[in-house]
Amino acid sequence: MESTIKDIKRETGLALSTISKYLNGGNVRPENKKKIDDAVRKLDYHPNEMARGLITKKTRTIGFLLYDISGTFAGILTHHVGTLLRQRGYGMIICDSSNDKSVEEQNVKFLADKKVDGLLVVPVSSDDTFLEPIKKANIPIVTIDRKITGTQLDCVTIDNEEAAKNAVEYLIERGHERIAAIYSEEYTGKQRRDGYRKAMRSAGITISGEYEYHERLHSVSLGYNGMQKFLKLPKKSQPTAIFMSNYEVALGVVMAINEAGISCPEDISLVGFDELTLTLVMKPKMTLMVQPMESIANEAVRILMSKLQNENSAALQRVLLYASLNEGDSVRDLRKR
Amino acid sequence: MESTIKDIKRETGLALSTISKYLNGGNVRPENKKKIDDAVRKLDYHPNEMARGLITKKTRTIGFLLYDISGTFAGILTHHVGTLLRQRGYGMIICDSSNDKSVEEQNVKFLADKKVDGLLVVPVSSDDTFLEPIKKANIPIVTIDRKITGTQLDCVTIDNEEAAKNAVEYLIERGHERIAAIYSEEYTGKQRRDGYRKAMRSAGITISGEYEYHERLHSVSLGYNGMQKFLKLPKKSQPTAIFMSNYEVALGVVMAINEAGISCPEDISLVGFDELTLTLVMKPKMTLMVQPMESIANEAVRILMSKLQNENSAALQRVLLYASLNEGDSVRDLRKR
DNA sequence: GAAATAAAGCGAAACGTTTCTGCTTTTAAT
DNA sequence: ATTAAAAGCAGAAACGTTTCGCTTTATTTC
Repeated sequence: MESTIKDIKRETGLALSTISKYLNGGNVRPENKKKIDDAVRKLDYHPNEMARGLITKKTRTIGFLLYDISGTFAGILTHHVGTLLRQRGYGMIICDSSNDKSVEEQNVKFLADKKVDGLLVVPVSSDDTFLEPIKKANIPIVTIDRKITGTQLDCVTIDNEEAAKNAVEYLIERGHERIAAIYSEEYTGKQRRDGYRKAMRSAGITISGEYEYHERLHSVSLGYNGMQKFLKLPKKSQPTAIFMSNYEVALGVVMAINEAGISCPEDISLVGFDELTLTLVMKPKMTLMVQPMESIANEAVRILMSKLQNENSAALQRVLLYASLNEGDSVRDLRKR
Repeated sequence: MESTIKDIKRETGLALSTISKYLNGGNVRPENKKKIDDAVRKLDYHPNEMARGLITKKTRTIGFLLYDISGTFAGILTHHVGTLLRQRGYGMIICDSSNDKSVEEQNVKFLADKKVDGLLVVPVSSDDTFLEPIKKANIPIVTIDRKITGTQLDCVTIDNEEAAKNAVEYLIERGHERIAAIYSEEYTGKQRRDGYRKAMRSAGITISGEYEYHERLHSVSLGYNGMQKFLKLPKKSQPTAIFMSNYEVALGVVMAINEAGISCPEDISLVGFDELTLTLVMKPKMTLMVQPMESIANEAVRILMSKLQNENSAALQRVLLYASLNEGDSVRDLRKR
């Protein structure tokens, strides 16, 4: 049915090895080049990746293991990563762990069985034991967005702590002191919480326990619940500003304040994370720490490709990117007046 | 390095064919069963999928081709589909077409070269010519969410027209006549527009051209822009209710009305589509046509699997699911008062 | 124009499975 | 105990490539 390299052989009269060599970028005589090209076109020949892979031990497939694909950050990241990989001829097998460590563990085994050439991972677990099957097979791994403990892995992250610190300092500079924070207990959530605390501490502001709200995962309801809680505090001790550690959280917060009839920035100032779909059209324009999504995808794919091409490039590559503050109108300057 | 079936042979003293048979579910003597099991465990043997695939001509991989993965609907669908496929031992190669027909065309070729066993597709194009490479290879295809013209394909869709019609009828029943609609020019957008028009027509309400707003793609800004436009109409002729054809559109509309200081349902009634992250926490709870996301994924995977197992099940399977109206508090009953 | 060097071509072996064919052993039935 | 049927087994071929070592052809240099 499908034509094979043997059909090309029959058509051209050349040896298998010659044809194969040319097809893989080798040199052949111009006349043979033409013969092969013509035959390929005529027979609509496509090399069988499996036969090829059997020898080269390469599937030209990358595993993309991520905590959960349904969120907006994950969706956009996946979009970029997938496109970059495809441009390089690599397929991407996605495994979504539903934010569950045991699912994640199974997924690693699954991807190891699928013999992916490399693994990109935005992990659920915070230590590296679950990666054992992939490590044992000596498959390169690059983690994205979240670091994990254990033996050091190549990774691409942003400086979350610094970003959060900058965001909160931006609030402090404008006279805010009663600043609350909403974050998750995931890696990025905790990092951003630390940045928040750091900024507060170095400004000499003590953080009231009431001003921190957290749940296990980043979600719209996390933001919504957190804001609800803050609004229940006595008027006098309500925060004047909220630091929100993620896009979905910001959605929840905005819902809560709209519902309560409170307006931003008059009554409450907001600083968030990630300029994604909704934050692009929101009014007032929100002040945000913007992550360089495309660069994150780019770097991750670049590192992985370098490992794939250069087996010897064993040097650890840990790229740290920075989020930039995108000033909007969601923060009131309390000094003026 | 990796252990092969030959190592199992050496370890057990059995023939390759016997081992292979057992590993593929065949019967062997109990003693041999044990021998093989032990050897597999001891050597940590995992069959080489490529060698296997070379013979069976199966990759145990499904292509998932979709218009764009960054949206919420796509993310959630992908989550479900991926999980179902993985449970059945299938990997899923995702190709995101960036809402671009020519990218989509390339992706089909890419997936054909990857020799996927089946294809699930939420297409950009509205006709089937781009699927040629997959069809030629005789690979089963199931379209999801959007139908395409050309030779009939298996598909899973919801009755968008009916759903939209029901949503708009719900508004009409509550005394609304000045009902506006915001939709995209994509398949689902147009279907839902048709449902809107149908409901209006059969209620004998003529639709003012000013009451329809559309852009090429569903997006937050589509909703935002649409609502902005309606708000610019003279007070007297402003719509009392909006039918929004998609989740992102609803976000945009809500942003626009919040910004304009208009409240729902007092000043404006809203009916939307899809109960996703944000609509889950919004107040007032939005009245929504809810698509059975999990069933959509389930049916699509079920159909595809049936085609894979039963080559002869050539019968066309076109599943039509229904969205259900989930009543919230976003619609004002104009009859009371 | 011959010798030396480089480039291109060739055939066979290999990759790790499954499957086919014919043979042997076990089980069941008489 | 004998026979027939069923089940299990071994060896070999096949799947469609790449790669290795060797031979042939082309190119350069004196």
